[in-house]
Amino acid sequence: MATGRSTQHNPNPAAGTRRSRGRGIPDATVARLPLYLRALTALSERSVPTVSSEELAAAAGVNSAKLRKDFSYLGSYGTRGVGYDVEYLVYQISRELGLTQDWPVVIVGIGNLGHALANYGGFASRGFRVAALLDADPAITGNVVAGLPVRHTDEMEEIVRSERVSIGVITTPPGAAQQVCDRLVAAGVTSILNFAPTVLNVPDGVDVRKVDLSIELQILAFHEQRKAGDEYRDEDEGADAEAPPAPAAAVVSTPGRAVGPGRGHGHERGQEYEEAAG
Amino acid sequence: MATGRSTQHNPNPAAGTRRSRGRGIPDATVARLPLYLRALTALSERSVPTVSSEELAAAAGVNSAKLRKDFSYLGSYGTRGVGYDVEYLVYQISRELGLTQDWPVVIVGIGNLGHALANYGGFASRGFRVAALLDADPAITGNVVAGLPVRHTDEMEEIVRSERVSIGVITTPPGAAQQVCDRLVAAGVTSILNFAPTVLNVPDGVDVRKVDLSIELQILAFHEQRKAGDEYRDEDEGADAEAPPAPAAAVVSTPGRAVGPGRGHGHERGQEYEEAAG
DNA sequence: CCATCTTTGTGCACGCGTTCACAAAGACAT
DNA sequence: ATGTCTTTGTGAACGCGTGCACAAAGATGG
Repeated sequence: MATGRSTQHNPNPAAGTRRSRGRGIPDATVARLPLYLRALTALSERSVPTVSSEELAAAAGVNSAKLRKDFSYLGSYGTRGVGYDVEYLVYQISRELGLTQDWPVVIVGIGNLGHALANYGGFASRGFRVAALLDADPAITGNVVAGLPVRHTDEMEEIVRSERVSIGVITTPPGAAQQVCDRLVAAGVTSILNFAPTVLNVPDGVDVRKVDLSIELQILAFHEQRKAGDEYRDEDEGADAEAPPAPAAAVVSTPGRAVGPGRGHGHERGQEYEEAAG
Repeated sequence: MATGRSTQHNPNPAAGTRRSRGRGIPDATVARLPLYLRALTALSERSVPTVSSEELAAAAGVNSAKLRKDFSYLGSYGTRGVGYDVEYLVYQISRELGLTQDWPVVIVGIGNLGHALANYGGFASRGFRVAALLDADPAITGNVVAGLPVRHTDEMEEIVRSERVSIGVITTPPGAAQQVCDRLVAAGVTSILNFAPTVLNVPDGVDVRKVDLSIELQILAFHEQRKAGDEYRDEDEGADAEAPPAPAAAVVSTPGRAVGPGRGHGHERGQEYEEAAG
């Protein structure tokens, strides 16, 4: 994952000094913190004062040893023989994730998905605020979605700067994604959440996280196929290699435009993936 | 890790017997196959006959050595000195992912997100077919979304069985997710794509992949905060630990899921989505 | 103050995934 | 055929993440 983060992590040797905290928290751990936070928030609402690693781990769906190790990267916030103070941990994790501050976000591409995201309640809470909804289609701009007017992408730079937006969400058709991404980055956005089935190319220092429905489905299909065919498999394996039948579904997505001649064609560079979906 | 991978697979050791080919393809590789497939499909449409690992890797946003190793798990489909045959590879990967067959899918919870997914073009292509849209709200059932009538969840079992649905997509409010999941599994579904911010509990043999928008945003916020505060950091480190201010936005809960690791600085990673408003 | 019990924090080992680096395979030209 | 050049396929090293297992820390009771 890319935790992108421009500079790699420094191995930080200095750690020795008190709170080695904050430095070099493993990416895998960072990815789980929101999970813990959610479970802790639920406990907090039920006014549960403390929780053991075992209980919290169960609630978050992870192994308790892993949870303890994760927390150890934040510092020693637990009390042996007792567990962790819920409120305290909620605060520490929120702070570590940067949720104690306001994060203005712009959503570009107000189609079905953009619409859904704009209405998503999870945005409002936890410091994320939709600063603006943008779309390039004049037929859409002006509409009010989730209480906000959809503005034209021409205003993108202006909005990103004036609202100090550092996080952008791309829900455009694949063909427009790279261009929108470039503009967002040029305007000052340094973190992008991409829902378009496109490999985005960004300069160092910019983080991109991808969300791709079709990839998720394909991964499920793979496992599903394996479950179903585990008994009688091999048969067609031997010769399978030959005669690549014409691709069935051919058509395929690739919804938007063709390859972009404009900017480098290519694609090039870096990215990393994992799964995603389109 | 980017891992992001699904939740828990069982290692299923039995495999050992024959066919080393399709056996034991690493999860990380499986997660990238859809990515390669997408890039290859684009090349195919441009009638490009062959492609080198270097070019394809660039298009998919990965390292060429990784790509070659990934393909090596599928077999030796390349020609040294030349590269890979595009059409052939498209076929092989499609077959490996199980995309050469039909996968009926049900979407449960037709809120904003469910609506968006139902209209998502990516479904139709690549073997995935929306077999039915379900919702528990009588005010919604009966409506026609994306050309399909929304049916009541009472019909879930009946539909899953008659349509032989093995993949279910949950886009319900968090409170209903586990229950819906249980019913889907009981009816025969063995793969679930969960968009609700809830940790789903499923029996062995059932795969669950999670997509969580708020977790993705929180991870981005973490890195964003780090970028911003890299210069003047440590100061508040020492005493920070004190005074846990009351949690601000209490409500809401957000689940999450694991992530893939991935290092590389670059960018990318991802997954996730969000959930519909209740 | 001591004994006992609970739960944290972590050293250590293991396994997966990534990357390097290169021999081998094949295409092509002569 | 032979030589050269390109690109694959992979052995091996490395690093991250996971999970075990346990000593240490602190609570609790007598």
